[in-house]
Amino acid sequence: MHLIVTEKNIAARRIAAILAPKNPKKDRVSGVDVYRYEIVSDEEKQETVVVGLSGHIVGIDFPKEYNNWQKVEAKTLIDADIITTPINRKIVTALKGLGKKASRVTIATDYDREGELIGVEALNIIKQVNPDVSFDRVRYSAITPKAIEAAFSNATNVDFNLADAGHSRQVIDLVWGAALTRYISLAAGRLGKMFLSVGRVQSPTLSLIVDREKERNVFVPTPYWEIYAELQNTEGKTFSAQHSTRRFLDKKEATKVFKKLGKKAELKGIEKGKKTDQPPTPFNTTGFISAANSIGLSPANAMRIAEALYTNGYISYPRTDNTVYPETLDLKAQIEIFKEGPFKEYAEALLEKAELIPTRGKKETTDHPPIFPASLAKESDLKEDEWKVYELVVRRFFATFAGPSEWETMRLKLDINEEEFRSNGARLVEPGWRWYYPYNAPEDRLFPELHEGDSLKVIKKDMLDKETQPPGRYGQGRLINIMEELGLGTKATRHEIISKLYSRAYIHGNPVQPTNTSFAVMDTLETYSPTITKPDMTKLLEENMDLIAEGKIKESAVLEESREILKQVFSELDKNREKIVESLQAGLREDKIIGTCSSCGNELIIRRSKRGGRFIGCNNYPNCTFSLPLPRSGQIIVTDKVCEAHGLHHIRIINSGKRPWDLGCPQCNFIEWQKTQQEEQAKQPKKEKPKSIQDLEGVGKATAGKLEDAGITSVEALAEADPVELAKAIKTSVKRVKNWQISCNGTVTVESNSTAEGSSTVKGNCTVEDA
DNA sequence: GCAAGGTC
Repeated sequence: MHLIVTEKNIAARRIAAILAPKNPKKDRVSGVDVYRYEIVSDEEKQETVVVGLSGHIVGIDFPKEYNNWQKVEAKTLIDADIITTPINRKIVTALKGLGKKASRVTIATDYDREGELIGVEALNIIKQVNPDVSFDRVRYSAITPKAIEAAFSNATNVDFNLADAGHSRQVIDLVWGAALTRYISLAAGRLGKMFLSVGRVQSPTLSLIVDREKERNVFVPTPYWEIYAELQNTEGKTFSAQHSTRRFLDKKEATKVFKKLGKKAELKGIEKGKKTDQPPTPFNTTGFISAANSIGLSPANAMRIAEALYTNGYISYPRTDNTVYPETLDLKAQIEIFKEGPFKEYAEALLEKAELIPTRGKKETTDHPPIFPASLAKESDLKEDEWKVYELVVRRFFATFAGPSEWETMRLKLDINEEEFRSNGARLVEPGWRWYYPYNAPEDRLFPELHEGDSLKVIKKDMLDKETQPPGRYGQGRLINIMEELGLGTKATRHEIISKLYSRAYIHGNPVQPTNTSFAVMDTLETYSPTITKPDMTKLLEENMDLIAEGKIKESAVLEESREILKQVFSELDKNREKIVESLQAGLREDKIIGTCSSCGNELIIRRSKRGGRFIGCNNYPNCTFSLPLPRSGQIIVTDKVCEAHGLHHIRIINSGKRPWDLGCPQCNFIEWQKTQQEEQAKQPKKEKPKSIQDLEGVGKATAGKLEDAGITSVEALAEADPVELAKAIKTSVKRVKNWQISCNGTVTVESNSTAEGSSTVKGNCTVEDA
């Protein structure tokens, strides 16, 4: 039997469909889909089975004796054994079953480094049960009949060096990541769910965010002034112009100019020009994510939707670096799909062109084609966000075949009392690709009918106070673009890395803002392990991987060198342990400060009660018992926004998988909660006040007798009695007595200790364990 | 409970 192994199920299905003479038979082996067909030649029957993996089906880890973070010193991980364990048992079992019967195995995983490693992983499993099986490798850049047939008639050898290169990455990432993660978490005293992670990709990414925030913090704004004039032509049409000194740095000078301005302006010159915008390049993952981000979808969300569209056959594979359509892709046929349906007019316009020449991006790779629409969908077939993404992909695909868009530009030079003013306008004359792809289009800035020498009325003049702005925080889309430029992460992982930083409470908000914890962690790493905080580590790793792939150096040599460097890092860390602990914990403390206690003036911080609940308490406890409640679950982020009324930092709650909840000022939130509670109470129908004790619910003759014995004969007396004493006297529970008392007051009191969104009220006398 | 990389 001939066994063909692909990287994913969909590739297995499509390759089987291409290679099989008749429809392949779908079968299941150990719960895994496989595709069978027979090829008959010279009276010989060759059975073929195509099976798809699910990416890596095995992973590496340390043996379990290293599992205890407290008992195993972090640095011992550097030289620890590394074991390979299955991460997808079903597929491993299926592969062994099929492997036993195979006489030939063809590795048909993706045509890239990870693909080679994934193929070798599968091969190693098969060799366990069938050591002498013969094997080969096919490489293809698109799953089309032409490309697949060509690949299978030119089968070559498995590139073990390339797989080793991939394996070296796995080992280095695990060893550095795990050892430093544990070290930092232990030093900060953050174990369990709240651990602090470190990694080759996430740490340099976090460093970008922290550095940007530092730039913002040291930024000193410079004031400047701008002067505008609103002008009107003889027909009464208006437009605005700016003084040609765009920024006045001196207020006196600006004021002088401003005062000089009269009521009349003269149009000194009109300069007409042309500007063209080239059509955009095909979508790779990064390009797609940033376009989706600019129409309001987060990277993680955009990828989730793209994957759903892909599995349903609406778009091509969304994880690709490629920005050049492969020759094997029949582009015209892909456009013809849209001759029907909502994009009809666009498809027809493209098909009328004499030639279809798509744009090309800078990156051309062999893994997958750029993202393109694979089949026709109607708006009603998809959810709202899915349609948004689908439409984006369709329109981008069309735009790559369209012509440039052309603008007519106009620059005006004006004179107001010998002060020069300017105004620029532009008009779209040829939409070109922008007709197909109308996202983020600049608007026309049009002038009324004007001629050189025209005299215009100055109907308004403005002098604006402005100041220079610090560099902006990164949005998620921008961050992914920078990561790609720096070579950090891959198309499939960049958005996950950012999600990881959110879930570790290193960052919050959008645009992205780091927490104080991030500053502390990055400071420590930059001082003692700068390697892991810089993109250079990835660059060096890539270089070494290339050397391994080319057979110029052995994987073991690269690993040994890497471990030596990490050992030096740890010797520095060990020498400075005390300082590190101190600075990390100081940073963590800052993330807990909410503001000043209104009752005593000390610091309000996030505290933990003995039962594990969280609340905001005063540093001066037990002398001061001021407290505010916090929600029971979710990560608490103290933002830099401060409440004007109470001077407390706003709080944001992050629950994984949910939208962050902006709780705002904890005191305002608490006041608001109390108000809604009172309103709720007011809404409750007033129960009639019971007249006699026996009117109370659950009070029969016997109980009434007991109460009488205890000296309680009226409703009023019951309401005022001490519940504890009374409960003791009549041998019942305090709760029962309290409930009677509530009824006696005629209202139904809501006895709740949670707000609508799950926060808990905390009384002032909590036992404080950690601060 | 650690990383980053596949895939769903």
